[in-house]
Amino acid sequence: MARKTGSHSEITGPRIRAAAEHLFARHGYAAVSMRQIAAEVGVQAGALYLYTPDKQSLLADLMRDHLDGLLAACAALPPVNGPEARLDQFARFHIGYHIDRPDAVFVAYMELRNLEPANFTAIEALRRRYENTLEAILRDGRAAGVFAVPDTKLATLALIAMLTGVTNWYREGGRLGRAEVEAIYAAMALNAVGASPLPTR
Amino acid sequence: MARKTGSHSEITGPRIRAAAEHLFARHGYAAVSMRQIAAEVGVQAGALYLYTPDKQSLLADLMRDHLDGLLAACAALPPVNGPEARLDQFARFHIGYHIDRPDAVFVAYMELRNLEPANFTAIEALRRRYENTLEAILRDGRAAGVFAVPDTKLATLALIAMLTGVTNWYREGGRLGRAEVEAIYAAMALNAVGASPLPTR
DNA sequence: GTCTATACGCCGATAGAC
DNA sequence: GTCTATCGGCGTATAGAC
Repeated sequence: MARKTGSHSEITGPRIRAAAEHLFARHGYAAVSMRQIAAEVGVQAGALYLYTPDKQSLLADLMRDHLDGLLAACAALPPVNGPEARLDQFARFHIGYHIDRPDAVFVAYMELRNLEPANFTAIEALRRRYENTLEAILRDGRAAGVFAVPDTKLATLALIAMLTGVTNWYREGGRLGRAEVEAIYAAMALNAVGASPLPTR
Repeated sequence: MARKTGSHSEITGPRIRAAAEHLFARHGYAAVSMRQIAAEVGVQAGALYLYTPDKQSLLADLMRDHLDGLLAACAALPPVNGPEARLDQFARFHIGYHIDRPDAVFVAYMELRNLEPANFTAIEALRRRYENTLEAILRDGRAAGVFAVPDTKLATLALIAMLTGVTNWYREGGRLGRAEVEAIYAAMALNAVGASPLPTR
């Protein structure tokens, strides 16, 4: 027990990242000062620079880690057969993953314009890779004749915008439960591309 | 001709608002300084305060004017018969209106968190009124048995998110024309709520 | 109506004590 | 590993000359 006041290296780093994510999501990157982040963690501003070279890296790392996690989780989905089942799975996954990480999602979608060019390019590439996994599903579905989409790129962006919008209103313990929300959005996504809805799971 | 350097009252005000809207959209409210806005207009920073009491009012006024215009334009749509036609009309209107004002839309959707509480409440009420016009269409359609939506509130938010997403990628002179984009989105919206698509106009 | 000058505070980041 | 103290700069907003 009773420990010296110093040496909290293993926990301070993550706490700084968590505080930054929370404050960036709530007030925006530009509106949050390093002093505010430090205060939230309970250290002085100078101590932050033991864990990040500067404020910009803090933002870029948060966004990169979020997108890396998203891509990894998406790649780890169990294989399913047929475009309809794949779109259903993707929609439910997207909703669930985003519902669980509202702050990270908010930062990753809203702070792109505050990234320096090099960081922007890198983050944008990750986002594009994620979109491409959805577009591949839509292309396969169209080729198989089960989706009716005039333009797969447009449909991809429309679906992602619709699904991501869940983070604007969903609150834990609200009127609609998580599984319900996933099911409704998945059904709307399938309908939107002209697929026959899947039987309820 | 040859006019004194002063007295540009009628044009400086709108130019300040236009510059602020553009810069806020591009870099975010918190990241833009009054000095930058003044520089864009070609006046000194102090002169801005002849046209706005402070920076916060500049933001709130931009957002309020945008939403007022949106509501007025929406209310002025010609009447059409039947939920499907009304949803089709709403979707095309929403896409078109948003495509024409990308900066205003961006600011109105992204800078809510930078509004002081009183301004936030007022702006949020306008946004809610707009959403309600869509929800009324969905409720009527469900009552008439032509839309299949488990929850009209959720469907409203999902559709608005999908439609508004167009501003993230649409560019004048791009691969897809404006009418094409409107038609595709409107068809996706109708599909999403389980309506039979309208015959192509 | 616009300018210049300025008040006053907070910003990100660093240096050096402990 | 954290703190205190500090640097130079830029932020919003105002005062007063023209």
